[in-house]
Amino acid sequence: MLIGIIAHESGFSRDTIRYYEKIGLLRLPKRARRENNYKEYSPAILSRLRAIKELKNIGYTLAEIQQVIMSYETGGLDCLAGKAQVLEKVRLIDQQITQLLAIKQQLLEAVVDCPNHCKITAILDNTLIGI
Amino acid sequence: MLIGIIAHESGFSRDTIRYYEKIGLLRLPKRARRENNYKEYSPAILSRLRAIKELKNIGYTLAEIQQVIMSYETGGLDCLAGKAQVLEKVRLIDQQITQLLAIKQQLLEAVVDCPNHCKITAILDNTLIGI
DNA sequence: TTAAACGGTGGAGTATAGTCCACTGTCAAG
DNA sequence: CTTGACAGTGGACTATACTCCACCGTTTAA
Repeated sequence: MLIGIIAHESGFSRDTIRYYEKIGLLRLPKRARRENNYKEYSPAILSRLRAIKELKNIGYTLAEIQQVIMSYETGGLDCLAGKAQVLEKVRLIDQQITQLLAIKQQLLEAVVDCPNHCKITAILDNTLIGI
Repeated sequence: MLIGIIAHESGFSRDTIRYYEKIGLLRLPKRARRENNYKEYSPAILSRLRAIKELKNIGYTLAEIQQVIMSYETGGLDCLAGKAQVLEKVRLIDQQITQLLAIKQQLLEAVVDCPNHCKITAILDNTLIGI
């Protein structure tokens, strides 16, 4: 497959894919060229890009993704350290949620406590119950 | 308070605090100088920095933080539009929490579900097969 | 008194993650 | 046979959010 297809299928731009190649996140076999010098991307590369996309969505940096994929390829993820890594991530997420809840609480208090009770307060009281 | 104290209390470096001043995220009164030209930071500034830290932790960019604080300070909270804005913010926070919970779920499943594998292995197994 | 520690300013440099551009080569349709 | 879409390369540029440095003045403790 040529880069246009890969870009379309993966959802990354050509430039981004080339950027990933440049930083070594994607490695093409040396022979992965057609006679006209166009790069030939394997389905494996596409899979990898999809994995990268998912990992990015979870909030991993490219460096972390590189690590994770490397660990995976060397079988490193079947170990305790791998699990510890995920659990750490979960811990961070919990922290974030806690903070979000705190901020939300503050915001709601700011809305409800507001001295000038306009009509909206009633609406808010109804819509925000249980939050 | 001088910048050293503020830095220590807020957890930001001096450079970062000065950077925030430069981009206008922090605004000192013109008269907030001692006779020796040292800047005098008020407790309000410290509060603001703590707010910034919290907002940063939950993933806001400095630009967003600037917006949020501005809305807050212009008394936006006392009027209808202000309340709508807060509500919108609350909605976004809820969205974020939902997303975080989903991610956490995925991560936990990745760890717990696969008997021998951990973490991302689930994602990777699905996307990287054949690499 | 003098040296460390702190403060101020301006400007350069860093890291991350791309994005854009110029210039060139290739291919397929009309 | 030309035109447009696509491919390749190298390098410049962007935004975000700092971080560091040089060079200067001030304060404080030995």
